[in-house]
Amino acid sequence: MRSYGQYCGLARSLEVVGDRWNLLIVRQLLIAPARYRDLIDGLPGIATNLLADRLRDLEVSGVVERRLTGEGSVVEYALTPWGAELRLPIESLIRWSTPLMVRGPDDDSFRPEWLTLAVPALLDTRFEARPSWTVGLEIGGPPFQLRATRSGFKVGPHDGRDLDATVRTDPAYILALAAGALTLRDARALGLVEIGGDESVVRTVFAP
Amino acid sequence: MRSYGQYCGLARSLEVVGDRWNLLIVRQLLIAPARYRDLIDGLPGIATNLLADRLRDLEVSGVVERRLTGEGSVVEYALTPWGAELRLPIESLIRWSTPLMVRGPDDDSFRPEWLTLAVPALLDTRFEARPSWTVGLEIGGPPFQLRATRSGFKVGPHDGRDLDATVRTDPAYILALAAGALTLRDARALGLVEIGGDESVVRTVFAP
DNA sequence: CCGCATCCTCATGGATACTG
DNA sequence: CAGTATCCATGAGGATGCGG
Repeated sequence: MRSYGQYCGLARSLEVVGDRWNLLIVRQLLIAPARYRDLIDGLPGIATNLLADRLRDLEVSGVVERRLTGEGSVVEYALTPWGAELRLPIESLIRWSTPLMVRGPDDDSFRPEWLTLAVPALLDTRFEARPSWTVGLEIGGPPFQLRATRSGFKVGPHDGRDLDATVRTDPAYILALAAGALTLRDARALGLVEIGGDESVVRTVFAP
Repeated sequence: MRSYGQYCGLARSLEVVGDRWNLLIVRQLLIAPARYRDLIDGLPGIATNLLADRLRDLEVSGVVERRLTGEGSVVEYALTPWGAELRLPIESLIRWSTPLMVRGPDDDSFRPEWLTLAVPALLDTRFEARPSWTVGLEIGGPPFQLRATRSGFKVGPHDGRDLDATVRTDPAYILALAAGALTLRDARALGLVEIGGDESVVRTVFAP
């Protein structure tokens, strides 16, 4: 897939799994590791060259791994740990699809194994809540604010309300901090971030 | 997008939002409703004809609505309620993208407004748990079982373990039940489902 | 058979120019 | 500003070939 050239998690995800058939291949491998022929069977409509291409792409990008299983040279495809984490976005899309599914199968093909993903996805829909504060974010443009409420986090332009603290840093670092890929302690030690106001609130956010 | 011809929630979702640029357009509209020019600016790299095409597609499929805002004929694009529910799968993909983001922006373009989605998505990652039982599913092929544990639901081939109850029905109905689009009471009144064993367990699943 | 690679045709995407 | 029209490049899909 041609790159979007955008420093955005969604765009970069789609560069890996956004190509036609890719997520459906992942779906099959979430159900179970499979051989080439199993995938052809579980993906009615796919062309053989496309399946081969996509498996190569997904292997290169670290989503799929090709294994030689058992005796002889029996090739089997499976998800890497990172690839298996696509279960969550896929379940989420399955939940979103409900209005598209209730009209029934029409002439579409159907494999009961697909329910292995769909039913848990539809049942598993409850989330948790959190405390409440507002932090200012300065990442090189107009000031933003990060608010935590019971129903989740929200980022938007600073609306003038009192800030419990402020954080000044770069886009890559704030994402790494939010993802836990970078600790607040390390970021400060390396001078990657400046903190103002109530530092304990910032720790609540980025060092839970 | 050409149809996949599969009665699978993921496949049907992708027929609506799987085309190149579609989810990025939704991303922009999740940040805020926008005019055509705003979208061009927020989607660096998109061609004008593609944006026009995609907006039409998304409008037809009920994801986007075109509004005439304020005075004069100022066209504005916004998400429908269903379209706005794409926030969850998008946030999920953003979380998945973390390994792709920590290397930094390289030469990619960047808009701070994108953080409006990314930061809450990365912070909001905790889920809830549930009781524990096993139900058999007969939906027209080999028997399946649905297990609930503390960490979530799981569907797989029946492994011979004791079932608390069994449910016999069609694919479309089990999905509608799991999604809450059909109540257990209605399904039974209409003869769409047969229940065996401990009926109260089935109610726990499909009528919570 | 299985696991692909090649070839061919046609639909789609991308860049740019253009118009109401 | 808000899109269309045009033209070319790329990619999808189907058929088929071919070595192990």
